[in-house]
Parts: sequence; structure tokens; C-alpha cells
Amino acid sequence: MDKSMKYSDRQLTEMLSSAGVRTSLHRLAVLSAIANDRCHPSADNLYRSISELYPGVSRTTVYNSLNILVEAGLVKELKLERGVSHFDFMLQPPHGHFMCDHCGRIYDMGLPPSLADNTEPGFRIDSIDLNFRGICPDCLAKQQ
Amino acid sequence: MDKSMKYSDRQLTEMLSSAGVRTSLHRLAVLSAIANDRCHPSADNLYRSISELYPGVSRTTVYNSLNILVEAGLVKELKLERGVSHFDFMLQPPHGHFMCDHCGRIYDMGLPPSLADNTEPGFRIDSIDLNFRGICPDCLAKQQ
DNA sequence: TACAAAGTTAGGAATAATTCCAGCATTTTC
DNA sequence: GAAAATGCTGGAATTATTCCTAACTTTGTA
Repeated sequence: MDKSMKYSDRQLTEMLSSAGVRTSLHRLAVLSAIANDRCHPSADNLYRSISELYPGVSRTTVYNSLNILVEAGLVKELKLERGVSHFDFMLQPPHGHFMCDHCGRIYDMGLPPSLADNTEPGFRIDSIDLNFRGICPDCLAKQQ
Repeated sequence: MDKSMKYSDRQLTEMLSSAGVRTSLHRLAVLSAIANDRCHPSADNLYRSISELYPGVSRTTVYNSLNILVEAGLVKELKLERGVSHFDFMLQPPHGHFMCDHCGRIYDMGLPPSLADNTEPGFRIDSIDLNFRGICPDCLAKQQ
């Protein structure tokens, strides 16, 4: 999936309904923001950008939408920082994340194959989070 | 490292000072609670158990201690739930975690070897978090 | 032993992220 | 087109965490 490719509202609406979620203006806007600006926004980031498109939208609406989208499996919640959740679109192949301790940017990272095979037997694994922290190439270069 | 093995205050004090952290009564109590009750307590869990030993201790003291211990690398902060941090002792070999969506218990999980080798080049990786969610064997058995 | 400096703590106030609630608005279904 | 279901708002509430300031302790030094 090319990063520059955008999802149309039509496509996103399709995804919503096949996930059993009713479409609404704001909900679609939240999903579109996550799907098309692939910068792993926080809830507050999303509230701000939705607010620009639809002034007067309520924070609660954004949070509600996010919870519904996560619940429906269309969006993944990333717990990388204490107290703040970031959100990522679910459609692409499973992947981990890297957060730069210097600039705070979040990068996608490949997932080693067969991660789930390495787990103790007897557990039902529903989801895997693999998160790295450190310094990104950009910041490493600037530090010199 | 056997789970039933307890760390003495003497050992923990040694660890603190070799990590460059001054020992204090409350700080030692926080570290001891994390090191010896290996149940991955939350900050609030810790505040409650420290309170029993030392009534009147301030929440801030517990939070301060935790931040200092994490900073010093003696304790690892786990971000498994939105809004709540759990804490784990650092001494044992690196490992991942599993949180049961039913009972909320947190289990240690082996880390597949060479996780860090799978990352994109150019990043400086300082820490790796591998977290699983799902249903634990206990709860699976009870569900039948 | 005394003193200054540095570090630690208490406790209440402040902040930040998130959720709850109640009433109104919109959409769906029949 | 009416009833039922769902969605939205905005303010209040909740929860986890941090900030702030004054008091207290410990440490290093003379």
C-alpha cells in the first residue's frame, strides 16, 4: 500500500459499513484523517484537524468515533506515551512502531515473522504490539 | 531468576546506589514492592501498598520515586492500558508482556531472539516493548 | 559539632486526557 | 410519515499525573 495513495470517502464508507458501523459525517472525517494523513495522530491532534473542517465539533464526538473505530477493528490504538493514545489505520499489513525520543515522530516498522509462535502455549493472543523507542535517523544526523 | 526469590533491602540498596540513586525509606519501599511482588503493579497499586507500610505517604512521593527508578533504569514502565502505567522490575532478562482482556492480569512472555535485528537500518533503538493482549489460560478454562 | 548545600517529602492545587450524562437532532426502518 | 434507534453537543465529572512551596533530612565539609 503506497503511502501517497489516498482513500476516497466512498472507499472509507464502504469499509465502515462492511465493519458494521454506521457512517456519519464526523465519523467519516475521523477515519479519513487517520487513513490519509499517516502520521499516527493523537486524539487531540484529530480533534484539532476535524475542528478545522467542521468547526464546533465536540471533543466527545471525536473520542466516541475513535472508540467505535477501534472497537470495529478499523483503527488501532497505539500506547506509546504515558497518558496519550495515538491512532493508526488498520488496513496495511501488521507492523510495529518506532517513536523518536527526540522529535516525537512515529515511524512504522516491519514486524518479524512468526512473532505469535514464540508465545507460551495456552494463551489466546488477540493482538500484538511491538514498539521501539530511540533516536530516528533524522535526529541522529542533526546531532552531529 | 526464580520468581519466589525475594530481594533483600540490602541488595536493593546496593542496586540503587550503583545506579547512582540515593536511597530513601520510601524509595526503597517502592523498589522493593516492584521487585518482590512481581505482579506488574500500577502507580496506584503501589501507592496503596506503600501506604499500608508507611501511612501518610504522599502520592507525589510514590510518583517521584517511580520516575526516578525508571530514569535510573531499575524499573520499566509498561504502557498496556490507556491512561494507566504499570511497572516491572528490570533485572531479569528482557521479556514481553501479555495482558488478559478478561481478568486484567499481566503475564511475562519470552522475547523472540533477534528482535532488534529486524528493524530498519539507521535508527538507534534504545528500548523494545512487546505486548500481547488476549485471554489467559485461566480465563479460557473458566469460559467453558 | 555545626553549618550550608543538596536532596526529599507532604499536601493541596493544577493540568491533561478522557468519559459521563441529559437533552436535542438526525437517520433508519417499517 | 411516525416510531425507534442512533448520533451529537457541551458542560460537568473522573482519573492519572504533575506542579508548587514550605518543611524536613541527609551529606559534605570545616
